[in-house]
Amino acid sequence: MDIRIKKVLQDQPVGQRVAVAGWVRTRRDTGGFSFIEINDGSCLANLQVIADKGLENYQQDIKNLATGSSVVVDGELRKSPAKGQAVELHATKIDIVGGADSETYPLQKKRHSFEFLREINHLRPRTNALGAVSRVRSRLGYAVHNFFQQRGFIQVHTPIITTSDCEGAGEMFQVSTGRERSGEDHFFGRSAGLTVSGQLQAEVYALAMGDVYTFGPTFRAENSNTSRHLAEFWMLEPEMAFCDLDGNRKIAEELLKYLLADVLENCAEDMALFDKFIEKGLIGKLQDVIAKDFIHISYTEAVERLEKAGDKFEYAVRWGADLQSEHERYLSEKLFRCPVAVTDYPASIKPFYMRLNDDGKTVAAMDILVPGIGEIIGGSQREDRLEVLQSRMIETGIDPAEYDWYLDLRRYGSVPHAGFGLGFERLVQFVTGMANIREVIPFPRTPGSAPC
RNA sequence: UCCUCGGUAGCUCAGUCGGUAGAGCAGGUGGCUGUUAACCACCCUGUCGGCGGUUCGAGUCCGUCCCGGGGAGCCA
Repeated sequence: MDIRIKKVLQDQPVGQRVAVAGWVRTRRDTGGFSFIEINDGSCLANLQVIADKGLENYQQDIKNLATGSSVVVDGELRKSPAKGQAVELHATKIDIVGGADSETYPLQKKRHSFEFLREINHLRPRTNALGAVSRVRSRLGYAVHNFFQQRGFIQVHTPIITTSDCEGAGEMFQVSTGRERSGEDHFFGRSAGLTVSGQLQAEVYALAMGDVYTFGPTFRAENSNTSRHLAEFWMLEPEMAFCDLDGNRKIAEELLKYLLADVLENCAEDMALFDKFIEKGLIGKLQDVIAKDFIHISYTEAVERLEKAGDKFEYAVRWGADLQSEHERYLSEKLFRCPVAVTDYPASIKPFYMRLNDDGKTVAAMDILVPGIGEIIGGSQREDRLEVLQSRMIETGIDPAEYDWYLDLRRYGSVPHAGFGLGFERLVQFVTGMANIREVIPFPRTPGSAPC
């Protein structure tokens, strides 16, 4: 039966009959036969097929087999006499399942720019780099579940359609059926939007199940046009009951290290491609991140370090103002050269649900900054004291009546709890070294662009 | 949304001082070779992003719009 190329190359069943199915990457003809390289997506490497001119459809079909065509190849696996591959498949039969006109097929057997590949979004997973990204992304998703399930976390499917706007998390897409635009009748009886965060609902389950996580699509209607923002992205949000900011930070560090180690071990071939062609030294950088403790400094300390840095920043550092991108980059890329957890930000620049510290000026917030990406994780210990939460809501212009269910969590059996959000695409960017976030999600949605 | 740099053949790009366009790759044909970004020869390829303006004449200068890259803001 058909087997995947990954398995053929792993097991190398020399002398046995093997059938593979995939897409032609390239064909080279010699006097008496052709070399055809087949890729089936199971791994980065192609399988080299030897197609002898004695095959019945050689002259009319095989000799003209074009890049992009789909084929089923039956044959015998043999050791390769030449360098470049250990084994090769000597075909006894090649069925051309679907042709591809080389005059119009956009992918050529040469390197294309990522910008061009974005214009043919439906064909780009057939390239080496985007295929490798897809496999690494899939593995990271699997590893996320492994990490949390091994630690007894419960996965919660928080809603995609929500009626609560998690304050400070950006603009919401409105959800409506066409009919509602004219009248007052909302399908849900009130206005609804696509979720900007599953956090508030995750808190509901954390205060019943203990440790939970939610992992799903998230939507931001911001007009952001950068290499690290999407209108639709995937976010991982753990939420832990009986947990403070220190516990939160430790889980975040443990998670990142676990995910990096998992991918280095299980996607070695793809990671080697990124290391060679996308970001030189990537693997060494990730191994360093795994080996060293993350730096932890408070926001106040960070401001002091930045003031002493003597570097000229475009925007001045000032206690009470949010850190600029250039400041964050300085901390993780120049000063410490590793992931940095910055905690205890001024309350005035953070949302209402973050726990107010004893100084009354700062909140138990945490951002983890990573070289090359910036903020990859944002989280906090949550305000678990009813009265403090209520007054923080009023201060920041949130109507407590709208969040009565959220306040109930503090009225009945409130406990210290904490959590964070990890931008999944930013993680994939960090792991693969891909410069633009549009290359690490299969179908990127950005302002003015959602082709398929 | 703002700043900035771009848009020329299917792809990657060159195009001088304003004088109606060129290379490599891809594609086609033939040859050759256990090839592997195969090689050699020949052939084909254009709304110079759109619209308007200046000029005898615009790929080139000006205006404007669209699209893309980089940076900023917002954040994950």
